[in-house]
Amino acid sequence: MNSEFTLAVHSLTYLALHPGWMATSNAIAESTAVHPVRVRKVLGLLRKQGYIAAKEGCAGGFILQVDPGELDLHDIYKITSKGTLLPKCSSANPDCVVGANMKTTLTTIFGNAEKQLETFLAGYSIKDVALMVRQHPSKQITEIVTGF
Amino acid sequence: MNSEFTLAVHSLTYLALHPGWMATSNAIAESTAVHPVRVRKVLGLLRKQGYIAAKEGCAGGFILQVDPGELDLHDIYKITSKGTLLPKCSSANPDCVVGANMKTTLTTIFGNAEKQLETFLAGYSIKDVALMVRQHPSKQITEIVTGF
DNA sequence: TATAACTGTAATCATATTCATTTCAGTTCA
DNA sequence: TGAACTGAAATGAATATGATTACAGTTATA
Repeated sequence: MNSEFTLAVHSLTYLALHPGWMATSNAIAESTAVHPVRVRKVLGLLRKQGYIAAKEGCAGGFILQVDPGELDLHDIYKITSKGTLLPKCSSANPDCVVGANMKTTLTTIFGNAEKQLETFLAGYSIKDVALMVRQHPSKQITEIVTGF
Repeated sequence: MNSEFTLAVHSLTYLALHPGWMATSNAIAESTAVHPVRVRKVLGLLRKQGYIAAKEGCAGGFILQVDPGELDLHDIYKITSKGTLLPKCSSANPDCVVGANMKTTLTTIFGNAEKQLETFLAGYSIKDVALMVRQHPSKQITEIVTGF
């Protein structure tokens, strides 16, 4: 899965685990270890979908706008990774049966594969991810205030 | 899906539709519109698995070694694309719960997604792909000798 | 109302990945 | 013996990805 997806999911999970706060792109950049500008770019996509709100200026930042239990990985996938599974075979030989029809054939097959993947991803909410992250034994920082 | 996979499937389909022939890397390169050296490189992987045989020297080339109905897209996926679905989030902040555990969490989720994808791909044999390619209306070159 | 702390966005640069291309050694057939 | 192949390494070009810089616009607050 591409890194825009993982960055988006990471950011949303971070926001879900800091309910009521305004998290700055710098704070999220520290957690994700990517550049703040990139955080703002990806979060801009989530804002356009209404999943988060952004506030400019002093004391600004990002905050979740939806119930983490109602936002699933398919929602994120649609924004950051749609079509990832589709085959990359641009221009084979049109004068050969195989060359002429391979792209359509594989696109059909992987179109269905992607539908199945999307259904699978719809089974995980950001809340689920947040719970999985917290359940993991490697770090249990209990000071974090969580809403669930 | 990455282009090694599509190149491998394209090549195998080509071989399946030319049973009994020795197809050269040049012939396959013409159908796929990629460089012959790359064809040989990818077909080398398939040869190592025993799916095809390669013959060096004059009148050499590649030929299918297995029943196209018994070779499925999961077999190819394993060789060319294993792990494609796994998330790319290398080194987040280990001092943050989210950063410390996101990779493991997403790897767990997408590990299952990949298993599901592999099951899906196992449902399509090279024979199926060859039939789909021939059924497609855009090119029906009937001179091609086929074994099924 | 001035300033500090933010987001939004464009532009540029560095790095990584992907592929084509060249080259050549080894193999096989005629 | 030479032409037609594969195998494999090495190089270079093109593309994709991500960091960085820069700056305009926004907002709280002292």
